Formats: sequence, C-alpha cells, structure tokens
Amino acid sequence: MAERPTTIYDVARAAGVAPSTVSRAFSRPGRVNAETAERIREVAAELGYRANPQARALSTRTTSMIAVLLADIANPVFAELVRGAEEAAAEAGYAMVLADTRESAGREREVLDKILPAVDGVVLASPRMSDTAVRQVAKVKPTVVLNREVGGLPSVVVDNPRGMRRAAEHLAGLGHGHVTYLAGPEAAWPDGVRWRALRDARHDLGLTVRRVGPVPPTVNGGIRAAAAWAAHPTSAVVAYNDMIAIGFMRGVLAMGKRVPEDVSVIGFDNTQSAEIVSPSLTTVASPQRELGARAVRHVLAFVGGARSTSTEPVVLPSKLVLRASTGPGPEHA
Amino acid sequence: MAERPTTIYDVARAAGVAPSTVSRAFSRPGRVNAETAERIREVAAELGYRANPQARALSTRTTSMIAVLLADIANPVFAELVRGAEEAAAEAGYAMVLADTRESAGREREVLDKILPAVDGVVLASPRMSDTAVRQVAKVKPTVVLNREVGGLPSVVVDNPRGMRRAAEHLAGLGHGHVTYLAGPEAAWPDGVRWRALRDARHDLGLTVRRVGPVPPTVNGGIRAAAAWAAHPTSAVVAYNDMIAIGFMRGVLAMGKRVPEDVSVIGFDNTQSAEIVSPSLTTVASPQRELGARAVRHVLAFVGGARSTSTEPVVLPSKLVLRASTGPGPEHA
DNA sequence: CAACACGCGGCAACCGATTGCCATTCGACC
DNA sequence: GGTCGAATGGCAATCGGTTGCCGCGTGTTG
Repeated sequence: MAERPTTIYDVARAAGVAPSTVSRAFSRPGRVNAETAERIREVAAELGYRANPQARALSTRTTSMIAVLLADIANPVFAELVRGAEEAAAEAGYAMVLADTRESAGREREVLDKILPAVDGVVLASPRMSDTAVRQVAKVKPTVVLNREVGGLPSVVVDNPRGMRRAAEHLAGLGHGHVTYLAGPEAAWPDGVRWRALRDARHDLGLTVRRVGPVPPTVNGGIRAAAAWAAHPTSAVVAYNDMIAIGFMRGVLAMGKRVPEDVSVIGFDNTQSAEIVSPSLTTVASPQRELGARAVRHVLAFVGGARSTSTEPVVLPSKLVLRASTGPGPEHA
Repeated sequence: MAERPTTIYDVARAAGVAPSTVSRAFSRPGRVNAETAERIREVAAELGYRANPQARALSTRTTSMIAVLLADIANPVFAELVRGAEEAAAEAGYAMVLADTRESAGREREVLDKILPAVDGVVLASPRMSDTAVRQVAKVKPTVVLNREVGGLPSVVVDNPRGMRRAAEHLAGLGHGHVTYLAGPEAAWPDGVRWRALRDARHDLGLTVRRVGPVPPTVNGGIRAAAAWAAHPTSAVVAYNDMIAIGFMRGVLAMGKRVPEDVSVIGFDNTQSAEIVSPSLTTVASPQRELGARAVRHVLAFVGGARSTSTEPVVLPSKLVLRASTGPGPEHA
C-alpha cells in the first residue's frame, strides 16, 4: 500500500533517455526512433509503468473519463441507463464514473466540485439542482442533461407527453372517466410534464383528473399515495413511476380492494419489478439503455469539439406496455 | 463550455498577493493574516474560484475521493450497498465514485488504470479479477475487498455459511430431504462458499444435495435453471441469489407447477423484488447498507495511515427472512 | 539598546506528465 | 565540398496547486 507508482522519470532513468522521450514514445508514435521506443516500452513494462491520467490532464486538459450523476442509484430505472452509458463510453475509449446524489441538489454540487476537474464531460441524469446551477456546470465542462430540459443546453429526454397520452387513451378506452395522478417529487422534471400531459388529454378524452402527492418515488411513497387516494377514490390511477405504482397496489390490496377490478393502475418506466409484481403492471416504457448511450455520445461529441451541435433536445419514444393491472372501468361499454 | 476555470494565480493577481498565499489562505487557517485571508476569500468567491483537486493531488497525493467498483450495477443487491458506502464517504468528507465493470475482469483493469490515480482508496465489490490482480491494486492504493476474501487483504464479507445453514435447517425442518442449489457465476466468490456450506450441512440435517448451473445471476438465468432442475426435480431449491430464485419460480410456474406446494424456493440477498414477487420470496438477508459503510470506513482508516489494522475479514451477520415461497415438504411430519 | 522570537508574505522547487523549440547527426542533392 | 532538410533526442516551460525556507518588520525581553 502507498507504494509510489513508477513515473516517466523512473522509466527515463532506467532506459537512459530524457523523460520527454518516454512521453513521446507512448503518445507520439513515429516521433521517436522505433528501436528507442521499443526499448522504452520494454523498460516501462518491466517497471510496471502506468501513465497518471491526472497528471496528464494538467497539461492536456483531457482525462478520458466522463461522469454520470444520478439522482438515486437505488431507483432500478437507472440500471439500464447506466449500462447504455457505460457501453457507449467504453466504445469511445472513455471510462465512466458514476455518482449518486441522493436526490439532493446540495450533494450534486459537492460531488461536482470534486469530480468535475477529473473528467472531460458530464451527464446529469434527472438533476435536482436549479437551471442556473446546471448552466454553471455546463460553462465549465461539456454537459448533457437527461430527463430534463434546461433552456439552451443539450438534453436527451423521453417523449413523456406521448407516453402519458397513450396511458390516458388506454384508460378512457376501458371506460374510466376519472383518473388520479400519483405525483412524484416536485424536483423531478418529468413529474410536471406527465401531469400536464394528463391534464391536456382530459378534454379530448372526456376525463376528469385529480392529483395526489407529491410522494417519494418509492414503494413506501406509493403506499402513502394509496392512503391519500382513498379519500377520493377513482377507478383508475397513473403513477409517476413503477415504484409508486407498486406501492399503491400494495396499499389498496391491504384495504381489501382488488387490482384491476376495483382500480386500474399504470406506472412509468417498465422496470423489472413491473413484470414480476402481481398483478403485473401496465406501464409506460422508455428505452433507458438507448437514453444513456445517446447522452454519452452527445457529451463526447462536444468533448470532441463540436460547437454547432444543435441544442434541440433529443427525444426518444416511449410506449405503453399492457399487462394485468388495468381492466374495464365503470363506463365500459 | 470549455471556459478555463479560475486558478489560484488569477485570484492572487486580483488580490495582489502571491499564489502561495492564496493556497495557504484556504488550506492553512491561521498561517495567513486574518484580514488578508478574508480579502482573498472575497476575491476568490467573486471570481468563482474552485480548487482543482487533481492538481492538488499531484503534490499532496490525496484527492478526497474514493472509488467503488461494482460487478454489476443492474444487480439490485448493490443499491443499498452503494447507499451505505456513499453515506459513509460523505460523512468523512469524501466523494464516492462508482464504476460498473460488467462482470468482466478486463473492464475492471481498464477502469482501474484510469481511476486509480484519481482516488485515495478503492472498494472492490465482488471483484472478478484474480487474487494476484487484486493484490496488485492493493499495492498501489488502500484497498478493501467486499464479498470476497483475498489472503492478506482487508475485506468485509457476509456470513454466508451461517445464512446457508439457516436456509438448510429451515428446509429440513419443513420435511424436505432433497435440495438443489442453483449456482451463480463461477467467478463470484460467494457462490462457492454457499454451495460448500450447503454440502457441509447435509450430514447433520440428513439431506441430499444437488447442484445445477452455473447460470447468470439474473431472472433469465433462473428460468434456465428451472429447465435444468426439471430433469431431476427436488422438492426444494436454494438459489445463488434472488434474481435466479425469481426466474426459477417463473420457470416452474410456466411448467404448471406451484410454489411452494410443488417446490419450495429460497433466494439470497433480500432485494426489494423478493418482497413484491408472488409468492413472496423466502430469502437470506444481509445488511447491505452496513456492508458498504463498513467497507468505506475500513478503506478510509487505511487512507488515514492505519498500518496495523487487522487484516482479519470483517464478517457481518445474515439472517433468514421467511416468506411465502417455502412450505412443507414430502417428509413433513 | 541589543538580541531574539514570532507573525506573515514571497520565492522557488516540486508533483507527473506534455510539447514548442532547439541542437545534433546524417544522408541526399547540387 | 557545401547546403539543406528530415529524423531524433533533449531542454525547459507549463498545467494548478503545495510547501520548505528565507527575509522583513514588529514586539518582547534582558
């Protein structure tokens, strides 16, 4: 432990050349005589030399690392997203580091202070901090925002309005006239978008809509939402995400009601849990893996110097996955 | 984007002092005249100065960051672990960065090359690389291994043998005489430990045990395990983890068999899914949050210079959580 | 009044790489 | 034989901080 790693200086001394030559042997193929380079490489291998990316970053200002900030690692919806991001980064020869910010704007700031100088770009997935703070970050390093739009900044989002619209149409088609939205955290940008999309659909589809919450985006949050909903029950609910939807089902089951006979439930995200819970959950799916990959590629394009890249948000489609948690409503023909 | 951040040199010029004084104003309270320090701090705030931890690391060799390497982010068992690690790190004023290595020893190496110089210590959670490679890492930076024991290196593990023993006792008590173990990845250290613990229990408890697999530690892996198990069915199975157990249940359900009437199922990890699946899953729980926190504190102790810290593994208890997936077996009294 | 300690700021070296520029060597060409 | 240019290696500055050491000015003490 704490054994000093070998540097180009160690290698240079051992190989009888100048440090600059060692440096070039690795980063400037052809700039150094082939034999000399070969000898240097041998000595380096023998000594177990590994370049220190941080030291390199001092002068080159690039580290081959990008950071992805996540609001909540425990939220399973991020699992696939991270995979996509990691793969896209690896493909481009970058390492991806992740930071969990525990749904807190303060933690986001703290982590960024430490990590920002160490990376070439940042993906902010569902950031909780203010637009101003996000722009601040974007001034320092190439930044792409995920699941949120911040004016003027590149972002990758899911087509939430269309997803919600499909959910509403599905419920209306089943004969549900009243729908409750179980709201997630107010700091979560998609929450507002989804709620507005539901409200916008109400005229066309002849629905009345209500809203309970906000509750935390967890199973327990869903249980609390169930209690709130019970004060003015409706025959259908759409939850901010799958976790809330699952908690809600658990809550209403505990009240002796049944899903979907007494109440139809739709979630968002199509997490693995949506499939294994029973009744299995109808939910609005989004291509998370693709989302992560696109965000990373987008950042890397900026890192590569793209200046003119459009700042129009990249919008990825969502689709409704039908399962067993939705059924006919009171006005079913 | 790409706007050069302010440095101590900028601050020094603006405040009319030497860069070294700026540096000391921040890192050596008392070393600089209070008024001067105050003025420097004001100027710094005005210019939006933020210290570059990487540059600092060059001379101090500490970055206030630690890395946690995970075999698979998508595995929900890691969610709580990460939480515990993150909290313990934050408590000590450290930032935690995470890297997903996609169950690949190669990725572990690549990521470590990039990230190691940027952090003060490393937690290797369920590493897939060889003992030799792990020791190599430990020579460079303080390292703690999680869910695995590598001779001579500090580690934090769960008491798997006891957990498996409890599971076996539970099944034996219910009148199951034959138990199949659904094996996880061979590279996963706990897999061997759990299997051996089950075999060791067989004499005492009068069981016969079999083993199918290995299969990937996922729901799909479990479905495959179900097919393999069906060739020689037993009235009880213990899976390497919850995901496999859940996939297994899905698989046998699809064959028209019922859980627990036809086969009792026990998982490992007590992930959230174990609770919401139906039938709910009996599983061996471990204190993941504590596991993560302990590992981080352990690393930080080494970072702080502890040399004599014992390298005896820290062993955390596990316990059996009874749910609906286990029931009486054929020899039930 | 001399000797000394202490407070406080600056100088310069250093951490580990990269890179612009210069010096040397050597072969080629006129 | 002289000139020129390509190939190759070294010197030294630089990136953004940290820190050992020096020096100056002031206050304290004998």
